[in-house]
Amino acid sequence: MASKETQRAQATELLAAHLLETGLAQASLRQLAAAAGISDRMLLYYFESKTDALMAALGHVAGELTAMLDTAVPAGEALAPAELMRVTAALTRDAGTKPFFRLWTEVVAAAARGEAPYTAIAQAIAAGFLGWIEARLEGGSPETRRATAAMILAMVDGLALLEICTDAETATRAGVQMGRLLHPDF
Amino acid sequence: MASKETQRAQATELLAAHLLETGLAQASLRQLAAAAGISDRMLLYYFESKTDALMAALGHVAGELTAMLDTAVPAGEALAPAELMRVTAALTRDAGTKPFFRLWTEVVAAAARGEAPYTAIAQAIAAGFLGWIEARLEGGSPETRRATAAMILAMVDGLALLEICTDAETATRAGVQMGRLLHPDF
DNA sequence: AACTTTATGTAGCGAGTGCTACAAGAGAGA
DNA sequence: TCTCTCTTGTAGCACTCGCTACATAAAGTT
Repeated sequence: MASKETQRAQATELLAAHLLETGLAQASLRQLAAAAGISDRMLLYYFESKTDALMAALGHVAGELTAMLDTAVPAGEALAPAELMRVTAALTRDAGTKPFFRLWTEVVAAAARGEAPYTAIAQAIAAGFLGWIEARLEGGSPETRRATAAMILAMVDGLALLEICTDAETATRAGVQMGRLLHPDF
Repeated sequence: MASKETQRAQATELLAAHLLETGLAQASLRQLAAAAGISDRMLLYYFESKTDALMAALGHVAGELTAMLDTAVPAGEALAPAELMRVTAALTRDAGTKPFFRLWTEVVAAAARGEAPYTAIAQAIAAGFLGWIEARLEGGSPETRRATAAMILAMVDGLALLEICTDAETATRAGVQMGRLLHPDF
C-alpha cells in the first residue's frame, strides 16, 4: 500500500496533466478528483484543501515549463532584446509549450478576478518568468534589463491573449510584426 | 410607471457601472440585481437571461470606452505605429480608462476559460478595438496595418496583464521600454 | 491478541447558482 | 364595473460548490 506522500505526488502529476489539458474551468473538487482517479474525499485527504491541491498541481506545471524553457535557451546564453523577444514569442507558439501558456493565461485571468489562491500563484510564477528572461538578456544596466524583461513578458502574454479573442493567425502575424518593428540592435 | 424598455435601459446602465466597479467576479444573478436596485426576479423580467443582461451591460461599457477613445484620438487622425502605440499605452494607464481595461481583461480571461457568453463578447469587442486602431494607423498596406494593429492590441493587453501579476510600476516601465525599442520611423 | 494509527467509503450539510411556477396587485379597455 | 393583460413578489426547484462527520477496514505496534 502506497504511503500518503507517494499518492499525493502521483495525484499531483495527474492533476497537473488534467489542468494542462482542460484548463481551470474544469477544476471543481469532484472534477479534479475524477482526473486523479480518486474520490473527492481522498483528494482532501492527500491535500489540505482544493487550494492546496491547485497550488501543488500548478507548481508542478511551472516546473515542467521551466525545464522546457531551459532546454530551449540554457541559462548560460545571453541574447539581445529583439532576438530574445523573437525566441520567446516563437516558444509561445510552439505546440509543446502552447498548453502551458494557455493555462498561464487562465491563471492570470483568475488573478484578475481577485480569486484568492490565484493572485499569489500568478505573482510567484510571473516573478519566475521575469527572472528567467532577465538572466538571458545581454548588456544594459540591471534596471534596463528588468524593464526589458517585463516588456517581453507583456508581449508574450499579450500574444497569448490575442489568440484567445481573435485567432491563431492574427496572433502569429502580430508576433512577426513585433519583431520587424524592433530596433535590431539594442 | 416606467415602461419595460425604460427600466431595462436604466438597469443596463446600473449594471454597466457595477461591472466597471467590481468586475465579473461579483456578477451572480442576485448580485447584479442588487446593483440594479431590483430583485433577481425582475432582472429576469427585463432581460431574457443572465447572459442577455451581461451582454447588454458589457455592450454599454464598450460604447462608453469607444467614446472616450474617440475623444483622445479622433477618427480623422493617423499616426505612425510607434507613436500610436505610445498613445494607446498611455491611454491604458490613464485613470479614467483603467477600469475599462481591467474589465476587458476579465472578459478575455473568462473567454479563455471557455465560458459560453464571454467568448462571443470578447471576439466582438476585440474586433472593434482592432478596427479602431487600424483606422488610426498611417501608411503601409492594409495587411501590414492589420498586423500592426494586432501587435498594438497585444501590447496593450499584455501591459494590462502585467499590471495584474506584478505591479503598476513594472507595467509602466515595460510600456516605456517598449516605446524605446521601437523603430521611431516605420 | 489487543490496541492504536492510518486509510478509505458513504452520506450529507449549508451555501450559492441560474431560473421558474404561481399568485396577487395594478392599470387600461370594454 | 368587469375583464384582461402587464408587472411584481414569494417561494422554491434542481443543481453544483467546497468541505466534513461518521463509520469501517487495513496495517502496524506492543
